[in-house]
Amino acid sequence: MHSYNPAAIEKKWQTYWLKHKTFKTPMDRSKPKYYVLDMFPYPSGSGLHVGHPEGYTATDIMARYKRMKGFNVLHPMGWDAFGLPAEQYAVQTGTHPRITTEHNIKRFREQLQAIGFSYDWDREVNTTDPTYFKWTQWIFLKLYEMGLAYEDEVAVNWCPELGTVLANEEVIDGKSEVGGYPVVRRPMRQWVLKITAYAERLLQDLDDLDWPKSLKDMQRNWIGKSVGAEIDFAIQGYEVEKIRVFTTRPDTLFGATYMVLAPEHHLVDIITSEQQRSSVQEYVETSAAKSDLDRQELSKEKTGVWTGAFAIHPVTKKQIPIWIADYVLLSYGTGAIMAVPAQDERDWEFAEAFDLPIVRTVEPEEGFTGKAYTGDGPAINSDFLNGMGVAEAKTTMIQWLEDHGVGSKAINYKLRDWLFSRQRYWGEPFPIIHTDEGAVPLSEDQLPLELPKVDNYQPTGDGEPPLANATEWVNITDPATAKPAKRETNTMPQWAGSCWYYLRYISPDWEGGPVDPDYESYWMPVDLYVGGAEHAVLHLLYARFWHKVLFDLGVVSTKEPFQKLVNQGMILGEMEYTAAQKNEKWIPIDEADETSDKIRLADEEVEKKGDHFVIKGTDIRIEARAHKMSKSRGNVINPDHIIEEFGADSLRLYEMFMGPLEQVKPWSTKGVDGVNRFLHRAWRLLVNEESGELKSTIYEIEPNKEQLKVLHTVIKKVSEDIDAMRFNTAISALMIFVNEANTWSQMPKALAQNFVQILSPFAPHISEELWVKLGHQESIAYQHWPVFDEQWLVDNEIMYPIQINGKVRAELFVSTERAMDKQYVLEQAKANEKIQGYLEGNRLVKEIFVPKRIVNLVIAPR
RNA sequence: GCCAAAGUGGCGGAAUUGGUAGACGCGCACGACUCAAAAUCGUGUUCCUUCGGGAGUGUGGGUUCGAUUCCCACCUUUGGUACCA
Repeated sequence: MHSYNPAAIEKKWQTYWLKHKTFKTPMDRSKPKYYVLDMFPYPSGSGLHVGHPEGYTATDIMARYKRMKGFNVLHPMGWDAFGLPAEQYAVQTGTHPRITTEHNIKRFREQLQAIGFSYDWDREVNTTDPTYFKWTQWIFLKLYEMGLAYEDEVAVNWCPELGTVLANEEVIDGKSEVGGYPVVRRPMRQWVLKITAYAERLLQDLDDLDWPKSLKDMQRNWIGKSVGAEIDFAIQGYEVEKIRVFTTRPDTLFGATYMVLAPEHHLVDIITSEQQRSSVQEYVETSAAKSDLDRQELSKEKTGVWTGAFAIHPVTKKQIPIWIADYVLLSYGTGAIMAVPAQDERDWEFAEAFDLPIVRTVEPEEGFTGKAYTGDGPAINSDFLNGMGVAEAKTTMIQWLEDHGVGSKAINYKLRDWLFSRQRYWGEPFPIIHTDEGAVPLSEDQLPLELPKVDNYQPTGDGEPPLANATEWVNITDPATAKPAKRETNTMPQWAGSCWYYLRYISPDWEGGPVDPDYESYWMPVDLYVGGAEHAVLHLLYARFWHKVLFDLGVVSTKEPFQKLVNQGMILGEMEYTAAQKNEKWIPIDEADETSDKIRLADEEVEKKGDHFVIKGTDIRIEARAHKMSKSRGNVINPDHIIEEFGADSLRLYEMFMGPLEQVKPWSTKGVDGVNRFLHRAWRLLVNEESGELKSTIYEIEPNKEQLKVLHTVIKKVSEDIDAMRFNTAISALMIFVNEANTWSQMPKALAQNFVQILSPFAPHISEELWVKLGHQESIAYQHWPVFDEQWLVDNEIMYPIQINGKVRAELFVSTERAMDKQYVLEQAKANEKIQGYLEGNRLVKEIFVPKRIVNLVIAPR
């Protein structure tokens, strides 16, 4: 028997591709280019999960398709290999992270090759390779030279459990994103990158990118631009000091009834009166001790203390009290606000709590019953602004402030500078030494600066990084001054290496810089970048920032790195039915709590009643949903097992057939079975299972009209669907073709070849094998993509659905020549026997004729 | 709370410049082949029905000859974000 046997053919073709370097990226630049990129993985110890191959299959189909369409394709893969898990493993076992990492990379590479991805493996990059991170360090030096990297003593997110500092983005609800450990604020000396200097460009340049709207919105929100004014308030009894506030509502200045400083604001100490000093101090201390989590939990009630000081209103010259409160953040704006309770909900709450005056300066809409009014309306109680709408009042007030030298238009961003150091071992060392004179960068020729060997990978308890233990490495002599100096012991965060890896693929061996400018100008930008939505703000914002810096340096030629971006949706585990029991009795799932037992039911134990699933034969509601795959839930699907049972082509096909790429969707191993059956049918369509040869019904004959129509329909559909990345419907079209072709008694060989060609991006192994059986010696990878011909799609008859009052009641077949003849078609429609029945006894009110689409007859009772 | 996306058979999903709702696949049922099973092939499969039809794309309205598609309100789910002045 020679039935379809993926185990036999897949290994064979994977070996063939590697041996012949089938997918080596062409070095000629005569053809149009297509750079298709995957987000490279962190090679974890648990290996690939089924989520990885989803995006990777999509890009592989694009890569294979574009090659056949005559493009030079750059389709590389690499490893984002610095990171915490390998280091934690090192802490536990003493195994050097490099060994763990290499081992994991080997496993990942084998797994990816077993799925038949067409990567150019000669371009593999590894962020932990000194020849790679030499250039990560080089870029850091450039950032330093440009004044975009600086050291600062900042209150950071310190995670005692992980022994490291985290970026704001790595803290979720006051806990670490990795592990969910508590995070506290703590001042520390840190490297910071001035991403805020690029805020405006990072915001503006989003407009021209072909990215999902939701993702652009996320980045816009993250950057958080707001336009308003900065206003200076004089302080009663002080000549020099002023309180500068930022506000988006300068039009409400007349409603400012008090001021609030952040507890950490530098003026607090200066202006606090003697009577208030002890209570202010107490408040400052308690809020400093609070972690972010505490602040959020206590956020419902506003707290604060009066400083005893007064500010002078810049227009009215009235005295208004100055408070401190932790609802004002030092890190945003100027760390001080003018409080306008009537037009700001937070200020209203605070004013209510402490009995401070409230003055409305915007007339609320009629019927407004709320407290603070943030909508538009005419200004009131506002002197020269009275009667103006919000927008006009804003510009008028800004003009007044500028004229009087007490304020000006201002823009603020939520985006903060990027905390760039980590107290870890397994990361890029900073090319920096600390001397008496301060931080001094290494010169380029001293790169790469490699990690020293250490005996202990654990951070010291007080937050000194593990590298501090490597005293021989740390203590050096400054070559410039011959004085003793110390190396920087922090390392860079994992994001560093992934900020520019897409450039290294272009010229992985180039020694003159991060990327060979000659090839950079050919390959950039990335034409298609596919990865998970979890990187929407972190990686993608950081990489864009670095790219813009490199653009300013002339290292790259495009202002944005990734022209088109697609997020693949997560793959969930299999659908699960869960019922609840309390004291051994079934209860509806929505009444279940911690004390009830959750019991998983099999498919045949449940049924759907109305909108809900219930236990079969009862009305007891259960939960029906798919969950995120996780080890603890035990619903993780291992791609190795799927390949073993069904083959890589089936895995690829199923991952694409499940649904739209961007969507979250549940896994179903039964579904893999379905696409596997399709591949068996496709095989049997062409191969005689007795002999293993091409079927005798396939030979060089002229295709008939019907066959050409079926063929060109599928070519058109598959081509258009790949272009639009609608892989699920493309596969459906291939299935329809096979179902059709199976009814033919004989098949023209040319037609069989075209089918195998358009199947090949999806299921490359079986396609290579069938290609050989069709008599070819070369790989199918560079065959020309078939061109569809519109002429074969034209029917000689057109079917018109005939509707009566919008409901289809009959079908009418009209020859193509007469199909546009409105009068004729309507006549035929009305003559239809079935339609006659409807017309009888009724009045024909209206006749709708849409060419080549539909006929609708509107009738009414006589 | 705010921003965004999405709600279609038992399940995954298809169809949107408004024109036959449910393609394709899973599951299920029946039939063929088989001693039998698996595999394979074939037929059917939105629901209700008095077999004439009727209802139907989260809910309620609206626009239209015609709405899954457009508009308004609401509900639910998912993702993001949260004292950002």
